[in-house]
Amino acid sequence: MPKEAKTEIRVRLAPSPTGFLHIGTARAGLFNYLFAKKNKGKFILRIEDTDQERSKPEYEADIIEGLQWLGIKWDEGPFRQSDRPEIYRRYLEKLLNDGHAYYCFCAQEELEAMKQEQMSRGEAPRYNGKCANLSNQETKKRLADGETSVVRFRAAKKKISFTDLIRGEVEFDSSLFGDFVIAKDLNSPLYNFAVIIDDYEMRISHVIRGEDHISNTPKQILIQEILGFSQPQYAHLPLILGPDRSKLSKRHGATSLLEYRKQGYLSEALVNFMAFLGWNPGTDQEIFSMTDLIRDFSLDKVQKAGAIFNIQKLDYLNGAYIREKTLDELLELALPYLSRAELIREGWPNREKLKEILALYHERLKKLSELPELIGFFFKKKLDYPKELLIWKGMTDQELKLSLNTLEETLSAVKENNFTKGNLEKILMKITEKAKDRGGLLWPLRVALTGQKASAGPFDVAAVLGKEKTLERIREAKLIAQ
RNA sequence: GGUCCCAUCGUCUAGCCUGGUCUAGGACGCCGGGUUUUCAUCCCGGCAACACCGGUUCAAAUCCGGUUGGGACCGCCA
Repeated sequence: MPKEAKTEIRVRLAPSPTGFLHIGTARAGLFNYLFAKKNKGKFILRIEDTDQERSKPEYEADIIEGLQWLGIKWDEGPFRQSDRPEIYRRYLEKLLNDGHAYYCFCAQEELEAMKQEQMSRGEAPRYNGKCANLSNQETKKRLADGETSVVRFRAAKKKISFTDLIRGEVEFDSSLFGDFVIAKDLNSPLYNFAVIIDDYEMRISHVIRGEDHISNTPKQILIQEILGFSQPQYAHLPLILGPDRSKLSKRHGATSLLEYRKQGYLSEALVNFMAFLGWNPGTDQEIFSMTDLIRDFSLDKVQKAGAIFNIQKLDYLNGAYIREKTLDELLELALPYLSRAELIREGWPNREKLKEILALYHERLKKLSELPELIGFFFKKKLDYPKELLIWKGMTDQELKLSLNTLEETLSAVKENNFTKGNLEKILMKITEKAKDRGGLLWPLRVALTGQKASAGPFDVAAVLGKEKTLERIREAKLIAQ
């Protein structure tokens, strides 16, 4: 394959490790990854940790683990901005020397007051240029005196427009934001500056990011132009919204991706779900594997409007993906949740037994975290439920006792190795034939065995439980029915 | 407040670019029914939307303008 550096597709995800992997960041990562894979390009992971105060290693670890869990693999990186200070410094000095940037000594309170005043006048808040024309001499002196300062970019006043792959032409007027800060000092670059240097140095061809960055774009383009960098293609993704239609944030509940894993969601479900937040294939297909997504992904199928994070659809997808798992896969998936709930103890149940149990709940399951509650009764020594639960529609106490006695007698007569679902069903259904309503026999059996009103079928449960435990529970039910 | 972005069922969306095939399609949810001892699965059916006003046109969900509504950003955060 001939190498064409000019047309090479290179995209990146540039999260800042100032919090756990956010669902919005994860989706941006997904879209970048899909775009890269679809177009045989490269996906780069860059950690934007210029904010030394807020960046934490554990957040970086969380981001990396989250992406890995989803199956989003990067071709290069992770690069860390904190590892590249000399690169930013070099460009910063160049900007300063060429007069495209200058030191600003204004105090923050002063700036804040200015902003308030401008806003109260109905103007766009922007720097007034107080330090824009300080002489070299004065700047040097104040720097030498140790006065606190920042580096501002001298923003040309002009109209800046760019073509957004999702939104079309977008135009801004730079005079509305004025000269902005690009570094705290030579060694501390700020986002709008560092991002431009890195995207250039890493030869990024397409910047695919959240719409919240759209108004940063003109600032970045200004720097790009002064430095003579070529402009990447931009694509601003619609935001993921909470139920109140505002940008999804902590107050809407879990926004940390790994939190969903903890809650028992499968990564396949999350990937499928996130892809459909702002994108669709244009067909009726709803279930998409990563491979399907790579095959069908296209930026021009991306929505312009924000999308509400609808957990019900995620639940549905999760259930669908759980049902697609084999029993062995389900067991592996379930194990952490079972041991966390301390349901697995020495010996019982073993893997085979667990698989039998899981089989009964395979298609009833929406989230893995529901498992302990659903199947906990298998593991308990003694079930705890009110007598009323044993009673089937309008049944008298007499009838209930009769049913339980019949169950005990009938099941006692079944040989241990005949205690299978099929057999039990055959035997008990035969008895219910005489009754007008088979619930009269089967309902008390269900409750006796599970202690629940919604459960897997009683023949299934009895077979898994085995003869001894089954009879034990029926006798227990008789005591409760007293 | 300023700038920018956006606008089809409750939600995710198809259709819009290239007007007629749209009495607007699918999915989730919801409601009803079937299967069933319960729940779930599965199957069948139903409710439900082109924000508004004007213009262009024989014809507008689709093109244009405005209004309204929503959102994002306006940091020495990213």
